Amino acid sequence: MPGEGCCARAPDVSSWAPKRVPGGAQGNAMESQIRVRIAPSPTGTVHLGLCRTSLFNWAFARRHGGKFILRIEDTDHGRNTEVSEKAILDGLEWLGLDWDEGPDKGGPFEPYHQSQRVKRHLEVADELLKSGHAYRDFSTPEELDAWRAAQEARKQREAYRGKDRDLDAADSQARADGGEAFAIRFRIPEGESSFKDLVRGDVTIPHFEIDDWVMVRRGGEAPTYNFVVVCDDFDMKISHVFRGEEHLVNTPKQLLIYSALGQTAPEFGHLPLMLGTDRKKLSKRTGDTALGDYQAKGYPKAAIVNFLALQGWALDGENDLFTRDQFVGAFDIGDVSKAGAVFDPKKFLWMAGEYLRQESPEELLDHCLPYVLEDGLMTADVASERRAWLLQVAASVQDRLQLYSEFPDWIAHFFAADDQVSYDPKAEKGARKRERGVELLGGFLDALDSGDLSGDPAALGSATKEWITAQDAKIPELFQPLRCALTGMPGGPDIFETMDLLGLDRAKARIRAAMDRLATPAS
RNA sequence: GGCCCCCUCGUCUAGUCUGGCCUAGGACACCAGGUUUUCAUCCUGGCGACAGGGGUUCAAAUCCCCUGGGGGUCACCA
Repeated sequence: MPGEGCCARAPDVSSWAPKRVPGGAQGNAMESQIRVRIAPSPTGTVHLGLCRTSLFNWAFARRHGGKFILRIEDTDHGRNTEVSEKAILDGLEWLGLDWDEGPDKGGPFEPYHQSQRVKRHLEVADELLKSGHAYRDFSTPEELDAWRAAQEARKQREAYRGKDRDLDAADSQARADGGEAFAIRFRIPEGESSFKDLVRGDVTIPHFEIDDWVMVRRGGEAPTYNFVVVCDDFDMKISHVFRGEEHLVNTPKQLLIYSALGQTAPEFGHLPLMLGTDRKKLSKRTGDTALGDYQAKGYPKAAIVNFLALQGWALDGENDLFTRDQFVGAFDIGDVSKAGAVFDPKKFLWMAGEYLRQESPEELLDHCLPYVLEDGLMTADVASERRAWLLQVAASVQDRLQLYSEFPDWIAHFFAADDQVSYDPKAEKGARKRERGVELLGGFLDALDSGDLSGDPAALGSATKEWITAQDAKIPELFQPLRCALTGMPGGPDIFETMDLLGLDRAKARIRAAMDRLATPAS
C-alpha cells in the first residue's frame, strides 16, 4: 500500500482521538473524574481472568483517586444466574477489591444491572436509526444462515453488509409500521479505525473486516453487548476501559458508536490474556480457573492478589512479593506487558506458602480451622476450648504448609486412638529398619517412667540425645522408631515438641503400642 | 483462511519507548551441596533466554525490513 498517508486521511467518523485537556488548570478535576469499571456477565463461576482484570481496574482507580464501578452485564437472559452474580460480588469482596458503585451499593448512575437499562439503550438505538448511523435489517435468520453458508462454500468471510442497508427510509419505516420484524444494525463506514491503546500503543483495524453488527436483536427489545456496553460506559461517565485482549478487535465497533453519537470515547487498554500451559486462553482444560477453587484449597487471598498482579505486570523486576498497597502505589497501565502470560501453578503454590508463613499463629489457625472442622477432627466448641493448644500446633507446622487445607493432614494423628495411630509405609519402614528400635523404645520408656528423662521439650531433647549416646546407639536409631510411634509420619515437627503437644501419658501409650506393633513382622 | 495483537531462561518477568553501564538481572521450577533426628523452612551454588535472517550504526535485546512461530477474533454470546 505505497503512498497511503498512514492514518492522516482516515474518515472523520472513524478517526478518534482521546480528548485531552491541555493545560493544568483542570488537572485535579480530571484526576477525580477517573472512572473505571468491570462489567462481568453472571454466568458460571468467577474466572481468574475476571479477577485479574478487576484487580488492574481497581488498582488504577485507587492509584489515581478515581472510582471503581461494578456493573452486571446480564443482557444474555438465558445464561444468567443469580447464584453466579452473588459469587462475583462475594468473590471480589473477598479479594478486597472494593467497588465504589455497584448493584448492591447503588450510586449516582443507577441501576447497575444492564438489564434494567434497556429502555435507555433502545432510545439510543432509535436516535442512531434516525441519524442514519444505524438501519433496520429485515433479514430472517434463514437468510442469514444462507449467507453464511455461501461464505463458507466460497471459503471466505467478508464483513456482512445488511441486505436492507440501503433501503429507503420511508420504506423501512413503513415495513416496520406494518409489523415486519427487524434487527437494528450499525452502518459501518468505509475506512479504518485507529486508536491509541494504553497497553499496546497504536492499533489500526480496517473497517472492511467489521460486520454491520446487530445493535438490537430481531424483535426490537433485546440490545446486544457491544451496544449496551457503550451506552452504559457513556452514561456512567467511564473514563478508561481496561479489559482482556479478546476485546481488542471489538474496540472499533464501540469507537464508531461514540463517534456516531458525537461523543468522546474513553481510553482503552487491552490486558494480555492469561494463558494455560497449552498457551491458549486459560480454561478448565488445563487446570482450575475459578477463584472458588483456590479459595477452597486455602490459598491466602493476599497471595492470590499478588500472584494475579504478576500476570502481566512487575513491580521492579527484582521483587515478586509485594503488598497490595505497594501494587497500587506503583501501578501504571503503561507498564503492563503486551504478551500473554502462561499461568504457572507451581509459582502460585510457592507464593501461597510465602504468605501463609508470614501469618501469626492466630491468623493461621483462624484460616485453617474451617478445614479441621470440615474433616470432623473436632467440633467448634472443642476447638475454642483447646485454642491455646491449637495455636501451638499451628505454630509447629507453619513451615510445612503451603495451603490452609493441608493443616488437617498434619494434625490428624493427634486425634487417633493411641494404639491405632496409622503408620505411613515410609515411616514404618524407616522404623523397622532399625534393629535396636524396639529395645531403645523400651529403654526410653523406662527412663521416662523413672523420671531419668524429663523437662521441657528442649531439655528433654538434649537429655535424650545424651541418653542415646550412653546406650552406644546413634540418634536415628531411636528417633526414627519414636517418630513413627508418636505420629506415624515420616516427617514433621520436632519430636519433643510433638510429645509435649500430645501429653506425656499419651506419648507413652503410643510408644508401648509401637513396641508391640514393630515387634511383630509387618503384615 | 482474512484481519488484529504478540515473541528475553521450561514459566512469570527486568531491560526495549530515551541504542553503549547487558560477558542480559530477579523469581518459580529443576539439579547439587549445607543446616535438621526427619519432613519442611532457611542458606549457598549450578543449569538456563534476547525466535531466525538481513540491514542502520563506532556500537543493537533495544531502531528498520523480511521470514518464522504463538495467540486472539471473525454470532441477532458476552
